[in-house]
Amino acid sequence: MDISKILDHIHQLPEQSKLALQNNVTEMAFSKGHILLKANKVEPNIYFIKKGLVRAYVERDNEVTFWFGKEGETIISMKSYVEDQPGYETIELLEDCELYELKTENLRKLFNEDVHIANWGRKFAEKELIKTEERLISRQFKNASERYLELMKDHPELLQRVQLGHIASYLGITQVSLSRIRAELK
Amino acid sequence: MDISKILDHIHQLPEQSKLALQNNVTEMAFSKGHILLKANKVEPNIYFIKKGLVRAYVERDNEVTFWFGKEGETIISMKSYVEDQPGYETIELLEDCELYELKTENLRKLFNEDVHIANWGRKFAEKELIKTEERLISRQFKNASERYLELMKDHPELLQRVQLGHIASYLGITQVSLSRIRAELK
DNA sequence: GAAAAAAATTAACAAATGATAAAAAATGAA
DNA sequence: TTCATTTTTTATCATTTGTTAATTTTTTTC
Repeated sequence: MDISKILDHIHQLPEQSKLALQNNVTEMAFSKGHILLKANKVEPNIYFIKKGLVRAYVERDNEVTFWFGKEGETIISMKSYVEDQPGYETIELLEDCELYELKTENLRKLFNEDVHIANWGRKFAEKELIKTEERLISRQFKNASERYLELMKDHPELLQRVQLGHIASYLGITQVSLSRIRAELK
Repeated sequence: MDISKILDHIHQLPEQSKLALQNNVTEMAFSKGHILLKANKVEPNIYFIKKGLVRAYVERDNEVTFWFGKEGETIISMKSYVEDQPGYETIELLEDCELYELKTENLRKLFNEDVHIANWGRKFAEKELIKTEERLISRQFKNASERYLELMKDHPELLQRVQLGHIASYLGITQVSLSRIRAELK
């Protein structure tokens, strides 16, 4: 998905504002396995995914995956982006990726100069917020197998592209539990 | 907490922009038990809490509380605010409250006219997003008693002001489980 | 302050999920 | 293809959390 479409998909922008954003974007490619973003560092960029798949995980005793990002989605360490604080997530590429890089610093300048871009940034945060809120509520209401079925329904392609260990931790269960759930559904 | 302080606390605003917001705000009072906002309706307003305490819950077989709001916080049906869609939450007053009401429609006008207000709205969503993300991650990492201890540490006053049934459902466990956890901690 | 109602705790058992280990299946490299 | 490695499944047992019901404590109302 190319940058113009990605930007518009977040929130429709006037041509001039969109160009201002596009002019600050650099295209780059990384291969599967690359660690794009390290936990406990302030990350000075955000990325839009042109092609590929990534995951965000937090490291404790084990790795806990809490987000998958694919074509059209935005890779962002919220703590860095919002508070200039080190984030808790590491971003790993699960497939070869083509990305668009945008310096947070430049984006902030644009936020202050252009009301359309400010509202675009607002819409971005609001939409992410709704997604996160829905996941939290799904967590509160649904047991593990219901959450698995929900994921199968909403993002079936993830099950093809991601290994089950990552899916399990995304769902908040162990891989063994996920295997059991899958066996029961057969 | 008065409206000027609430607005600045979300994100510092130039005096003129702050006044523009304040001019659109109406103060009102409701008593404990009042249902401010009904699930499955598009809610045309947002509210800032001057004084009091509320909870947001979703109704299934049982009521599941997923948010508490107190002085200085914002009551908002994200689905209504962002997408003009009916929200899933009902808001109930747990104490007598004094609120500031702001019509979403007027706020949207201000977002398009004033870049400071647009960025204020952006910051609001971003901060809410970080809070929600942190709760989701806490859910993924911590078991019930760890989440209870975390709540005791971060919001001890809630345990004084809210009955344990609501706390339990906020933590994603039954009231009986919460009692058991509290007994074990003694 | 007594009675009634609501909230919180306790107990006993059921169900779901976790932990560990071993086996089977799938994937990748030579 | 074959061998080695990684991933997934299966099995067993432990732990956590849920469910139901009874009891105790606290709060509210008269």
